[in-house]
Amino acid sequence: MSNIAYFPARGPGEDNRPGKRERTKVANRQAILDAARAVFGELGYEAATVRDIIRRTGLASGTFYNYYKSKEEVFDALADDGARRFRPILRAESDKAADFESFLRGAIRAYFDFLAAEHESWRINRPAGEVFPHARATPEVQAVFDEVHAAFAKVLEHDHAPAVDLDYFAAACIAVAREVGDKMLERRPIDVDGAADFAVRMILGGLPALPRL
Amino acid sequence: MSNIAYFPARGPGEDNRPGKRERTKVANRQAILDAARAVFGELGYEAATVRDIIRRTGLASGTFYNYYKSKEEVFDALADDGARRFRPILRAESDKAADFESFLRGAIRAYFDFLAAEHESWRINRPAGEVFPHARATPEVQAVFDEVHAAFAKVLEHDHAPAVDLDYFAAACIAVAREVGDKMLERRPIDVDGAADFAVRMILGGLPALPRL
DNA sequence: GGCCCAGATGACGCCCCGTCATGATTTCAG
DNA sequence: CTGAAATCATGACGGGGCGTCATCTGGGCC
Repeated sequence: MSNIAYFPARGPGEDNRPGKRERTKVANRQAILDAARAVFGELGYEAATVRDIIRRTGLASGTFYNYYKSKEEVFDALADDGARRFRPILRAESDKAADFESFLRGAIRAYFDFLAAEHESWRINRPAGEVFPHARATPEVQAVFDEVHAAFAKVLEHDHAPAVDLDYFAAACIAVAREVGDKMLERRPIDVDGAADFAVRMILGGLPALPRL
Repeated sequence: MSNIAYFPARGPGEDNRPGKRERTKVANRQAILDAARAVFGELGYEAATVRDIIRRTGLASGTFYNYYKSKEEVFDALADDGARRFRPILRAESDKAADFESFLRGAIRAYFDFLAAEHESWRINRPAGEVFPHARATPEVQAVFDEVHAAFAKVLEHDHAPAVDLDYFAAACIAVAREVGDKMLERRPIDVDGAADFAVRMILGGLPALPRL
């Protein structure tokens, strides 16, 4: 642990560095998360076991349960992590957007960029369906959905757009983005612009507005 | 087995009735399927075990494996069953539809009716997400998707509609139908007409075409 | 240095899984 | 009708993952 050298303990003056206990706790939690990401990517969610994950960290099996209650909970933690990273991006788009169209375009573009980057970083070598059979609404993920919902309400009202069934509309938009996003990841080369354009046109104008081949 | 009385074995003349072996085999397979539907509805897919299912049939645990390899396989069989029942309905809509709009309206309406009926018959008492965490593309389900794809291609061409990215478009339509359908099931009373109208307008004209509140 | 406690450890009991040797019942040949 | 063969239901069993818990280790603190 060479970092000890850089942080001489108990030196005169301030030492805000958390104690070793706290540091290993953070490190362990992160190690489990990293291992889980790798294991889910390699084996798929269903096939992965808690012991596959913990084995990869070198920790003992019991230690896993000091941090997470189950495989589901680690998965949710990973999903929450993604949502937590995406939320500010979405928020920024919402703030800078002048009208609904530019908000939608920005948000979808941001989401697809995010998707492509995640897809890259997980180094998935199995069908996405096996790695993400869930798409469960964890708190953070739900928060993202809520944010989309709220942003829709705000921007549409600002546009003086006629009132529509927001619940259905937001659900439909998210569904389109999700599905087109998935299909986008299956094509080579990955065409974020094309996919985003398609999704935006689909939502704003339906079939007649779609790009022609 | 009173039915024996109605079908005297080896009587003179024809007896096309399959032997007893065959009959119990069919009955067992069906019993397992029925039990599985009930158990999935009550416990949710994840919590359900093979033994929960087989216990409900009164058969021995080993017998289960004479018919299905795993819980997943029974679930897929149930999904296939649904798809197999829905396919002809979809086909009929496709055949009778004159243009894309009427095909779409008919298909979505049929799907939502089907959804509502299934929802009823499964007597689900837990969140749909726990009962259907999968939505796996079993062969029959995939066939339905393919049929939608093909019908879109056929009807759009017949309409002399400009060529669009059919893969994205079909995926987006299915996504909208699925999501709006799900949300429809969560509302009381269940409004099939309203949901179908929303989905159709969404697909045909996007946001501007949506019904106003 | 010595005490205390957070937390790491891995053995343990539990339960579910899938298999398989066994036995019961049906089918069929003579 | 009878006995052999085929079929398949049965439930006991070994295997393995799960979650717990008594125990031990070492960091925090005086």
